[in-house]
Amino acid sequence: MPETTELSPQYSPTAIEAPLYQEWMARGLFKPETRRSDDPFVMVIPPPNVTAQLHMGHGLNDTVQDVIVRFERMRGRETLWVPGTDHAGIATQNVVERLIAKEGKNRRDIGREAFVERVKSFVAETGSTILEQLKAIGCSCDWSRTRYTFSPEMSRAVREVFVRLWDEGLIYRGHRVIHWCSHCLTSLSDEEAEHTEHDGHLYHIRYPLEDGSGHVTVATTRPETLLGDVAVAVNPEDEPKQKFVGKRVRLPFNGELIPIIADEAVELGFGSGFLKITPAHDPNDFEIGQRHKLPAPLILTPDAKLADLSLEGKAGGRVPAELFGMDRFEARRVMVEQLKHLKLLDKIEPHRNAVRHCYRCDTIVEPRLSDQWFVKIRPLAEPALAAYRNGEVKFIPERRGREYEQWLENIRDWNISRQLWWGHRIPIWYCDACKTTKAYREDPSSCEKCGGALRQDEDVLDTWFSSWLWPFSTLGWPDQTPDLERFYPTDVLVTAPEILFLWVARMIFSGLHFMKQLPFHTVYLHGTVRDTQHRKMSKSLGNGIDPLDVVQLYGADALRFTVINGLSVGTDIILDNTDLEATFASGRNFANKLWNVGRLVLSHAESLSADSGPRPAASWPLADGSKLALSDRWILSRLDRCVRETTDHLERFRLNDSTGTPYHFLWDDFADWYLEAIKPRLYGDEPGGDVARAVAVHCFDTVLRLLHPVMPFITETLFRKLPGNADATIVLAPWPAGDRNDTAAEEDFAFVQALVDAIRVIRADAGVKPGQTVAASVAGLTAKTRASIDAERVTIMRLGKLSSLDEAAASGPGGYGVLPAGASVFVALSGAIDIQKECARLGEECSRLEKQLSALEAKLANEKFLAKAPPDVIATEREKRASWAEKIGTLRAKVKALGC
RNA sequence: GGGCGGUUAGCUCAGUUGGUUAGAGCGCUACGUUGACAUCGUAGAGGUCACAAGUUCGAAUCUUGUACCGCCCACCA
Repeated sequence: MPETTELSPQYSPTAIEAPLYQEWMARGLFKPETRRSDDPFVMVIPPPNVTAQLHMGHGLNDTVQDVIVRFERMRGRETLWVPGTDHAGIATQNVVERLIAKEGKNRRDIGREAFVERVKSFVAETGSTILEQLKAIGCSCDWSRTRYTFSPEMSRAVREVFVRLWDEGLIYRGHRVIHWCSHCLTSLSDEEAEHTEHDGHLYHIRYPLEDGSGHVTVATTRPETLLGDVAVAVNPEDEPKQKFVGKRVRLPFNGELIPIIADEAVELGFGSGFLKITPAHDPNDFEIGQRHKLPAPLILTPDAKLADLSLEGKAGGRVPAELFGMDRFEARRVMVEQLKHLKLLDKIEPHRNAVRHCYRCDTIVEPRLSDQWFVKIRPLAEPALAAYRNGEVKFIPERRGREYEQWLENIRDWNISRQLWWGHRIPIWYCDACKTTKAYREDPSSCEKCGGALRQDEDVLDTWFSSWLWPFSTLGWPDQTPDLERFYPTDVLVTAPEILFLWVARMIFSGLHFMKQLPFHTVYLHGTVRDTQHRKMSKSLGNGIDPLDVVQLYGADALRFTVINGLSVGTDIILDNTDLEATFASGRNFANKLWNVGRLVLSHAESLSADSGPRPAASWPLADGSKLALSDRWILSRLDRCVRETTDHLERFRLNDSTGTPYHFLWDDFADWYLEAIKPRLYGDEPGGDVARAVAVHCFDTVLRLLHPVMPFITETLFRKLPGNADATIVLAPWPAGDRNDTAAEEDFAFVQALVDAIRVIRADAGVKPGQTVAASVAGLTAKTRASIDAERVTIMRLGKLSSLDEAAASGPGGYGVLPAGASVFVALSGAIDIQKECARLGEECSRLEKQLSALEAKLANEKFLAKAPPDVIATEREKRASWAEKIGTLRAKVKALGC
């Protein structure tokens, strides 16, 4: 056998994948410059955190993108998939802080500058790990355009955006209660503080009245904050309580005297009707406090310990010595005990409420009064909302669009300042001399107004304040680069639904605002990877699957196929981390099947080119129909149907169907039927081998292309073994077209299949040994069905393991099968047949059909059905009735003949 | 509290505008060393399509209700 067609008998993915990837890169196949077109297809990767290690979430996300981009590349479009990483402010800072904690230090010991340097060197060491891992699963990114959200270029874009928003009056300093993470020691945006429901308690606490006339009872979930209370409020509509308004109560523990006020924010009918007001530690209370011009004492340190602080410069003495420095939850426990002793605790009710958690460390977020930078969001959100409502941006699945819409309708200003050291420093400088505050594109040396010394804001920007610019900052903005010109806007954004608001929506804001164009027209949001208990795969649960393990064991193609094949639109993907063998069996088995089909086809492909010169163009033997056997016409028609459907599925992002369609074609139609049908021709037992080889090669070549997006490595390997393809690459091979629709051939071959199936069933039921041949007769043929049998006589004989096949009425002992179009088949089984069993089998089938038929006849006798159902439905039902009746007739005749 | 999904074979899921004998993969059973493949082949078992009512000639598919599961949003302490 010539060397070019030689494939190792054993499919071993690890041997082929890595070298192929290197070669693809060396040839620059993933660079848009490799093939220019007028309609580039562009995607930007959701940048993984720079400290990340590849997990199944990436495995899924990046495979989906690769499938899409490879599909578009094969369709002839110039493609660009921009890779990169995110500096991930909080997450990365936490990682490095943990590292230096092992050295017994914290970041303040080291100092800001040194700490930032430390993080930078950490990132320099490990930052490319994840990108290298993406190569192992075959991602066809243009690595020459790799970006990083904290590179100097990105920093310039961030500065530009900040200054522009500042100049437009869309950035302001806000004094309000924000979400504070006492572990990460920073404020968070609304989106970074996630709600979780908790079973908590509602504590009813007595506040004694100043005049000694009794007490009022407040209801709270957070007793420890009472030290920061500045009032008790009742609803003005709450008549019985109006007599308390204007009086004062004395706070337990610190004896502060606070007024009772009336405010309509107090919900009627909730709790005790008395609301304690803690302006510095509750956003509602802050607003009530503002309305009543109350102070706002802070009574918690940044790391959530009781202490006396105040932004108002007042207060002090609110936290008694015995509680000072105590953690908030410990304080709650202690204070509740104390209140019990003091007989100031009326009752504790169970109470379920939602508490916000830090999305990075899961610590319960503390509402905290502070000064932060905000982006005025409505002016940005309105156009983004309009774009959705106009249908300019589409979400898959659609319901995610409704979530997007709902979020935009209720959106609030975006807190963009973080009290971290790792991130883009806020480009605001203060002049203490002339009291100006200004945003600068370039670091200023002195105040441009008075020449005085400047002081830069200490905070850094939210990580998402750089990633929201990703679709254009990666292309060179704010410069008008050729890339920006050519590749913006991008086409499809593929990501997980978790970051719809954090990232996707904001990219739409920034794209519309700074580029005046949507950053992409389609947002594809795939599900989450979960284990068999439907828990999200995570490091902490230890239920993850390392994609690289899977690549090592079964290959990237098997991984990719399994994941994509299991990915229905809008559903999560469930994988069993305890049984990788079973989990990835579908992908591995299919790759193996493909490989072996390849071995068969390719071993004959070489003689094709030897016999017929260069491999025939797609027009042959397709144009010369006269030489095609029925099976050839059938498989070519099936193939083109498969091409059309696969294309359609990919266009509609029905990714599981896009793999399922060629899977079934390759396995069920091509391998199980066609290859078996042509073996006699392939091996020279029958004439027409050249045509069979040509058709087989054409089908195989085509299905390889259809599978290339999902299984890039194996398809490339097999593709190059096709005659004349030694130097070709499937990466840039044209996507096939499928115009043929030979319904006559499909119908005729289906009859052949039904005949073979019937014979096989009879054999299996009678327990005929696989090696033993039997004689079969068919009856009730029409000219058409007779022609079909004649056309594929050899196939039927082979697959039915027949010694003879003639047209005759049934006689003697044997098995009986009913075929479409009034035909029937009889297999003579002298002696071998168990009459009892055969009678039972036929009787069963007969009664099943009779039951169906009587239901159908009732339907056809129904006047209303005849009057209202569409004519084509009625016609179909009548055809069914005729064919079933015919089947029953032949079955009955057989039953009678057998003397059952 | 507001909004939105889901419930189909042991498991994971298809089922596109209501008309099929309700499908696939994995798993399971029986048989099989047939000129590529035992990571395979052939045959097969397995489902009252969550439950109830309704619309319709006809419902897994549409409507309403119930139960359970899940997602998004949320300043009733």
